[in-house]
Amino acid sequence: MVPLDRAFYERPVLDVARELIGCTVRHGATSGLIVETEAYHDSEPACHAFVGLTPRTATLFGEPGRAYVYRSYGIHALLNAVCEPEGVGAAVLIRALAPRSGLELMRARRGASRNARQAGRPLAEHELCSGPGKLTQALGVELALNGSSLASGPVRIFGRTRRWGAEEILAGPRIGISKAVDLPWRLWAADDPNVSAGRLTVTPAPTRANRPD
DNA sequence: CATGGGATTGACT
DNA sequence: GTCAATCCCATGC
Repeated sequence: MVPLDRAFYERPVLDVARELIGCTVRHGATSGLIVETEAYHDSEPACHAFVGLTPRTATLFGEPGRAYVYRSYGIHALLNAVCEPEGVGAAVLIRALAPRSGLELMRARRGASRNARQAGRPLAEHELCSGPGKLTQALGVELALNGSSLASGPVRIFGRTRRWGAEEILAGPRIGISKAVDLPWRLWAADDPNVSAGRLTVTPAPTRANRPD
């Protein structure tokens, strides 16, 4: 497989977010298929780059195809792919993976933070990378990788290995933000068990009131 | 220099 | 459903 190059990322961030579904992220012996992404752009206030160029956002405004890694809630490292031309602050947040290789190493890394109550049970496959903080923990991605190349650095992203039909990818509002909450810039692979549930019911079942008896 | 707010997770009521 | 953990950095005095 060949890593995605700079030209892939130097495009509208929502296009990249959609086309990253089905691509492979690899770090060392661990890898997984991307099944959930979110797009962020400096034109909308949920994006870190909305405040302009600062030390924190320098990576976002820099070269497309690099990793933007930041600390979330003081605990988790979140992995993004920088997009659009230099000077535009935009990135795709990688929110979930379908584990592909190195699953035992993932279990060891993810299990290291679990308490005694759950220590006896091995994590199920769909619990390893089903969230943006979980997948960085499983892959061993830390803040030091901020700014590294996703084509030639320690963390690499490879293109799809099959065709993906439009009906296989669903869209909805992004998760965990308080601004620009209505933009449907979250994308995920339909029916994949590794997609993070989030706090929203994305496809609500019919209620008793509107279901015919 | 002090303060405040998260692109989350997991434990617990 | 509620809540704490914990750190980077933007903002304001």
